[in-house]
Amino acid sequence: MSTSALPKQYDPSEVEPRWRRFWLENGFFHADEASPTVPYAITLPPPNVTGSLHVGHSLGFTLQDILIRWKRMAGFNAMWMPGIDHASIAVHVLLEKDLKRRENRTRFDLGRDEFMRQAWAWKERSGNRISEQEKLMGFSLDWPRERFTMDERSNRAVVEAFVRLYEEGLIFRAKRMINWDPVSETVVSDLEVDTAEEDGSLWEIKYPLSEGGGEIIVATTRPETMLGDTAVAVNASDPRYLHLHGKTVELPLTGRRVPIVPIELVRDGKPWPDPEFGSGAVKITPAHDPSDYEVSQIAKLEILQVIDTRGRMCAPAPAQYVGMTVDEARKAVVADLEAAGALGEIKKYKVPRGRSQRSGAVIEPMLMEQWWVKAAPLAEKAIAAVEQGKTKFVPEMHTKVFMHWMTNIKDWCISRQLWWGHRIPAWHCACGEIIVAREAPTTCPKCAGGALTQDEDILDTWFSSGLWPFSTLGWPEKTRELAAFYPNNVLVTGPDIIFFWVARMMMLGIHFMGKVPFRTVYLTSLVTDENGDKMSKTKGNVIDPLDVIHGATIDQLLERIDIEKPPVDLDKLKGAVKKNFGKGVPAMGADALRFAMAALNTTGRIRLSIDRVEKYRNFINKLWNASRFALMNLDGYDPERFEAQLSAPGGRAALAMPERWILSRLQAVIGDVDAALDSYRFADAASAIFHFVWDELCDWYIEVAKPHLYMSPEVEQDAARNARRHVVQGVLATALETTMRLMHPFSPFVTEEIWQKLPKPSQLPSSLMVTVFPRGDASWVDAGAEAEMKLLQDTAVACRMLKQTYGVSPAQPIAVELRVASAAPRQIIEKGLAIIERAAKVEATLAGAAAGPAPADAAKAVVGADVEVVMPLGGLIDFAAEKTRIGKDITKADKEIAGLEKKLGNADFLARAPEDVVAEQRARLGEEQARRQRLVDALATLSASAGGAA
RNA sequence: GGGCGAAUAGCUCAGCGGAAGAGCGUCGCCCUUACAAGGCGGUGGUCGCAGGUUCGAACCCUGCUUCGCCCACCA
Repeated sequence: MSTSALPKQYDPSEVEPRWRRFWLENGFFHADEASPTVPYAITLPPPNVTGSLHVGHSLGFTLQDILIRWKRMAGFNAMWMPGIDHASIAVHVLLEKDLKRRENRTRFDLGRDEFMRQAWAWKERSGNRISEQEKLMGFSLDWPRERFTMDERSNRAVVEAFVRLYEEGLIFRAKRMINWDPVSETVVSDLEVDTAEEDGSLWEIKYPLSEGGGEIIVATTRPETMLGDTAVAVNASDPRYLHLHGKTVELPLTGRRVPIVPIELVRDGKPWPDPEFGSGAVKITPAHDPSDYEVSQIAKLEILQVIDTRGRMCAPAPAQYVGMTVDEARKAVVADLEAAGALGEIKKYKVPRGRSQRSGAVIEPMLMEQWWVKAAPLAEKAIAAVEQGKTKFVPEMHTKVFMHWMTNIKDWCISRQLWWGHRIPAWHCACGEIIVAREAPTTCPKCAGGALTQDEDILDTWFSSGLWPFSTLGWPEKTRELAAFYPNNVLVTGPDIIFFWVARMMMLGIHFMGKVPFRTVYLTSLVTDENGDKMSKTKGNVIDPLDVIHGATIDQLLERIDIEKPPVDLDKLKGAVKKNFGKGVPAMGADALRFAMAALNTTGRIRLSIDRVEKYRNFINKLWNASRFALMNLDGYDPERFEAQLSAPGGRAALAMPERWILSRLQAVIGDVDAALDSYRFADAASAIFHFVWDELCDWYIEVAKPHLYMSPEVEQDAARNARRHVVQGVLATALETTMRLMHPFSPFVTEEIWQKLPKPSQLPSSLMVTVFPRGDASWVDAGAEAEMKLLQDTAVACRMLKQTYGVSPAQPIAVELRVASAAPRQIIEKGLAIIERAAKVEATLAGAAAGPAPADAAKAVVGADVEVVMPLGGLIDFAAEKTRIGKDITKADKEIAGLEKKLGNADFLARAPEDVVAEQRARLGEEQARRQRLVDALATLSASAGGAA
């Protein structure tokens, strides 16, 4: 091996593909369900087949891979279940938009069979792309198990679940008010509707009384629905309308006569109809308004549907409006009302308007027969499970959100009038009978007729998703996979799908499996752009994980816009992209992106920017170079010999302080990482590694080790120095090797690459990913070594500071005198003199115990309570500046001392605070006073000669 | 209208009862043979406001202000 061939800069594009291939070829990602080891299972939230992976996926998936790789290394039978979701409505929207744009046709022009053919073709292309991206990120998914929500086995599970729920009375058909998407022409569930306030108007319409003698005024935000009015409601206690109860009005434009009905409801603690609002009279359109429908049920009103499934007016609306869109009809109705003198005041008004999350279409409330899941009994068990702690949410605050929704759950409308999805296993007979069955029936059990047609509708995508944690493991068969991997240990997903998905898995999992689907639900942060705005292709602020990995020039980013042609102003979008990514995206590699994801995943949201990922790219490079340095200096190192040396009696104690120090720090970081991962504090784990590697291993240990590692003819002939060199080599190699194992779950590629190159005992596995995760060993913790090292570091820093302050070039050695009062620290400094000299580039002498006063023309700094750094400067010294600097330090010490004295002078504090706290404060006061005294002395020597000089 | 969360250095965020921290930025000095994707040093904060609890509060409690997010069929 030629270590000098290692490049100065880490090149992920060269390294990553090699290890990706190696891991896959060796089947390291695959878990055997028959393994006797303890299982640890996670099911990947299956990405929608519509897209490619976005940065939100990279976050959630990275965290899962960290857990899986960690547990795998810790000896668990770790299984990570991959899969893809068919995403029925999303696919419809995508394909139908494309069809419209390219051929100006609808799915109905194409026909069900042809549409399905195209959808499957799309699935093949897109599904593969997603898997490729997952592999690119290094995700250790159990590929042979990969599933699709519409594959053979999933279909079977869906049919089985549907039939059982139907037989148990938990699935039923009912005519209820639903949300209709007139663009996609399907019902959508409440969750798929986004309500937002939009600008609109409040129109007053005058309805003349049939008997003459006046009119009643109603207010509405949707005048066109008056064509379907079947009543006017007034509050039963409203004295203004008592005389009109049971009377009728002539409904303008329609020639119909509708009753005035008294009614009295309470909504949100307010009477309804509210006499205070408008005229206090409400027009009632039962077929197109949920609230009006409720009234119609109470008052037994006629229901007239005047809007059809394409969002156009239909009979029994008067012929002149039939065929108009809702918007057209609104204009026409308003104009006609005005012409008829039936229009009152018009006010600007904020109207809450529901839109389909997927298609963006304005939702029409409609009365239709659909398939429903009776949710309450299922929710009850899920609530109990969470209350009993069988599943817990992390962060914990999400529990409330989940529980609130669950306790107020409404029945779940599961039928969709789409094609791409699971066809409902129900058959309709001409006699009206409905047969729900696992296999297509041939005759009707009621009338014996054979004219059966399968229900045209498909199921809500989330129905199959709700079965996913067990359908992927072979359910309804009783498989070994289910026995081993159900329940999963954790579900990691975004908080945006708690209701859509987590809730449904909980309900269906408990119902069918008798056990919760996962022990823990970990909800990730939300990834936004650096301004906190949601990333969106039409805003030009999207960071594509592939670009982060491979890099992309600004031209490539702009070119992509031309190819994709989003439905917005292209020039504006390009401007935004140029503004956001003017310099393009440098290639960071998957490891940097992964590490960034873990490190930035604090609560709330991640404001992601290229710069932030860059910081971790730099970190990966730092790690690479530290390893490169080690490899350049590990010649002659024998891992077996080192291990024997360490395990020999007294072997550890024989280590020098810096070696004991770094191994102690290594122990600390192992403990921190393990504890952090255990409680899903990914950012803490990443930060512990980051600081250990950079601030301790690289900045200090490697620097301290250098003189012992460099080979020279003298070292070669000096047995003691040779032995020392070998020990330092061993400690450095061990620290690095352990760090690779510790960091592997976060950044698998670079750690594998380095680990493979490091010299290590020969009987280890062929890949880092199947070695053992570092285990904490408290016996390595060495508080003494840590304290010693700290003193040396602080002293070196003080020397650097003085040099810097006086403009001494960092490279120029300068003499300093270290004055140490007490014996213990004096010994430490004495032993560590060479370390200080090297770290600060000074020539240090330790002043004798009986040294006289420090020279006046010297800069001085006090380290802690014990060490004074004196740097003679001769004519260079700036007395005034020096006095100011030391004066500032004294002020600081004074403040500190005053605070401590006040505290310690407080009888209550002495009486009530714990003893160790009091002792600690006392010790601090002592130190601070000693320190102050040294500062004052230093200032005094300056003052002695400063008078004339300044 | 309800619920949840957040407010700490110029920016992004940790810390959540006993000495105010990190990264980025900024200002300096260094191409020191692992790394300029680097090294070194400095600057920078009455921890949103007002009360309370406590020997002690950035941290716990109450109220307020300002921002987020989620839920909700009011004409």
